[in-house]
Amino acid sequence: MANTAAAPAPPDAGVPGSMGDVRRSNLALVLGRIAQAPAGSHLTRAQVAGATGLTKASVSSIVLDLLGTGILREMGLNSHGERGRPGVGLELNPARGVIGMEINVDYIAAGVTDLSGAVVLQEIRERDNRESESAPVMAALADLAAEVRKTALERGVEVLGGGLAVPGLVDAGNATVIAAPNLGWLDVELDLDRLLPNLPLGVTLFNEANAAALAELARGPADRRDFLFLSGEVGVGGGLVIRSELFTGPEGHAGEVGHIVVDPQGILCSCGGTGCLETIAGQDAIFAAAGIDAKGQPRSESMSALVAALAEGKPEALRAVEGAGRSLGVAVASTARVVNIQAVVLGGHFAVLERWLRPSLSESLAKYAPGKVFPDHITIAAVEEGGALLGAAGSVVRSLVEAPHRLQP
Amino acid sequence: MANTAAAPAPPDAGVPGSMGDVRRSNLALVLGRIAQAPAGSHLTRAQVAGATGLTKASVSSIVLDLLGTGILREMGLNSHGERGRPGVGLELNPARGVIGMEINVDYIAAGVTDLSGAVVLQEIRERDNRESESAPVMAALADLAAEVRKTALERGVEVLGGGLAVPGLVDAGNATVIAAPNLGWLDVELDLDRLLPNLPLGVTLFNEANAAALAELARGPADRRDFLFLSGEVGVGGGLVIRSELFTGPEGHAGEVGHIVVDPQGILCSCGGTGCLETIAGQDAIFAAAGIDAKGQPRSESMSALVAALAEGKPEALRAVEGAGRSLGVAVASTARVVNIQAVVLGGHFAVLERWLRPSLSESLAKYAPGKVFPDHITIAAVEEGGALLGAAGSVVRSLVEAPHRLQP
DNA sequence: CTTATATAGTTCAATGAATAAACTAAGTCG
DNA sequence: CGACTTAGTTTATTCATTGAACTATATAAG
Repeated sequence: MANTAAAPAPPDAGVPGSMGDVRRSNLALVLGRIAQAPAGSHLTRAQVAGATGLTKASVSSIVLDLLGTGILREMGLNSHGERGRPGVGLELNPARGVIGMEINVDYIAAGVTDLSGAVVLQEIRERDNRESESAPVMAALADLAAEVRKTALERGVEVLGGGLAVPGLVDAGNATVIAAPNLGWLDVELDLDRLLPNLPLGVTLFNEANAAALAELARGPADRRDFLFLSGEVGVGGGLVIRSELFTGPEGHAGEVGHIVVDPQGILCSCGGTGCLETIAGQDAIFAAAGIDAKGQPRSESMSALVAALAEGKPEALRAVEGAGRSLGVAVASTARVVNIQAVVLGGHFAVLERWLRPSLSESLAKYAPGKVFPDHITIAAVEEGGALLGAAGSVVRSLVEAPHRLQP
Repeated sequence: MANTAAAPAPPDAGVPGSMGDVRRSNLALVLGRIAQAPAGSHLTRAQVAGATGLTKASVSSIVLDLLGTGILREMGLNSHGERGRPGVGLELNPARGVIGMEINVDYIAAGVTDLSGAVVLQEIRERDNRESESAPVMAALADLAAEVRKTALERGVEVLGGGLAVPGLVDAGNATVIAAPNLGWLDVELDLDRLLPNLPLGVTLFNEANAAALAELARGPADRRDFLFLSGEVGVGGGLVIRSELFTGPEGHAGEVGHIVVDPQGILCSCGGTGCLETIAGQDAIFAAAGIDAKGQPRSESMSALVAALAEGKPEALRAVEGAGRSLGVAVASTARVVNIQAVVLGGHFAVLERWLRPSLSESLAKYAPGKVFPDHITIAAVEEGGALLGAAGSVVRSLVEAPHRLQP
């Protein structure tokens, strides 16, 4: 906070507002209104003016700018059948898109959506990233991403920006993976410009559970604006969405729902804590409690074995999943007391096990947070495969819509 | 909170920005800079221009407006001893202030601070508000507030707005106490205009723990910007401050730390839940566990009895407080996983019992959230008496500084 | 077919706010 | 006393919004 006035003008906090801010804010207002129109219905300038409160003159001027950047497109005439001159329909330019990417334990993936969220193409490549160095993984992903980007361009979609989801704690501002235990990455700074060069919007880094929560926000029911996404992987991740915004605490470390204390008398967790949710509801914990040998074999096989055991009604397996559900309930109850979520969305293995998880989870919620999170507000994720990828891509689109001035004409 | 509806154009979301917004934002920028200058050092227009990045001309114009509303005052010349024309010092007008009020179980209170936070006067009136109707309590408070306001005016301080803290869940937007169990209030809408008429800024309603947390933010160490304030009263309240902002969840219900699950095998709570923090660390719970008969007698006496028992080393009392500390640790650990707080501030009876609470609380934090909340970041509240009152007042000042355009010249 | 009317979109002068540069005011230094 | 320095004001310019007038293009009526 040193303020030795020597530089031209070093404001130590806060930036003066100028008329450019008004323009930026109204650009976003207009674009946001057009973007949130139901697909197929193309708003006209006059309708946008009516909906936003701006004058027609302002909207015209703003739309001109947006057309100039290529983010919007005109759609011929909108003859509404009534009297008067027909308006010109406006829509997000389907020839522009973003790329979503994901690095996970046993695969890398990349896909392109256009600005309206429609998937242009998507490709998953199996790859064992367990305990792998980051460099070769990033090189392989760069290959895949370049290929996907090229194919998208051939199909007429130019990629403006990208999002990358990784299963770990990230510092998006510094493009750094702070810790991704299952990849064995610790404090790895990624060169996102080299991963995918010459993108007007660059590449943004996301936590996998957070990205999946964002996908749920974008592709799930429209009225669900406050929820906790529970991502069941080797660990238990959480994505907290509050008022349609991803919530990350002071330093972005939030959503560590996997390490909420659900059993003070519990066992030691890998995080150093005791009785964390993850020690009961994480994949390894469930496999162990269910008596399934998960060592050496792919997780998908262990999961199949678990589901089979549950279907057969094996008591050991039933008890393991029941316990996981109960602990999930405790964690959700405590979370609800701090941030007042109203719904829970199950992803990852929780989605797979939902049938067996639900009874004890519902019961537990009713017991520990009565009247807070209602059992019928427990749902499974709308996006199964590639949720993190789509969420990351969608979030990049959304941040563009909220700040369209970042795109130069 | 007057909401003059029936505007010509009803924009369904988002409001167009205009040049007035720029002015408002820069008014706040300039005023904020002047307000956060250390007391006694009066910034000049030129210094403000340098610090904010605005031009001298803009600052001059903005300061003129602020002087017009009476929120700022000029302070003669600032002959800095160096060359050049001396600047004119600017400061928050000490002849303007706000009134803070508090309703609690056994008292009502009101006090006035000037805009810099200095206490002009403060008065506490004992009154048993247990299970009392809201009307007589509000009438008594109106009396007290009017008297305090008058005395303040006689001392040269005009009151611009007020804040009222109550021990319960509030909906500030609708001036409604949703539930204050210890007062026996349920869904009570308060007539804040009648409580204190003709205030330019009106009166704002606060939850008591939240207000106390705000007082801690304003009057505690300057570098403490993220913390959880734990208010030990009959119930356990929480105030969550994140990045120097009070954090309340989607519907303002946040900070219900008293009902985090700390013992899944625990007993039933008054909230309907099970194993809530309050069932172990609330005053009644501690008294009961310590073997102190709290029925009928004032709480302050029971508290004295408890402290005496602790000082004597009575095992029952020691065990009760130790258990409360352990449970506090569990709750703080879980909260830290969701919102990543870095410090804990103890208020109410937790502050009184700190000596006996600290060992088990520290131990518990180290066990359940290692590396997250460090034991030496546990402190007791800086403001003992009237914390909620001062916090509410300070918050009103702060919201004025952040939106000075609300004050007309 | 022509005219009336309604709606969409553009053009243009006016307004408010910030900026940059010139200017006035009021001190210290040599 | 004059040179220099810093504070604050005045003035012309720029930019984005607004409101009103205007142009463009459709349907409806005569």
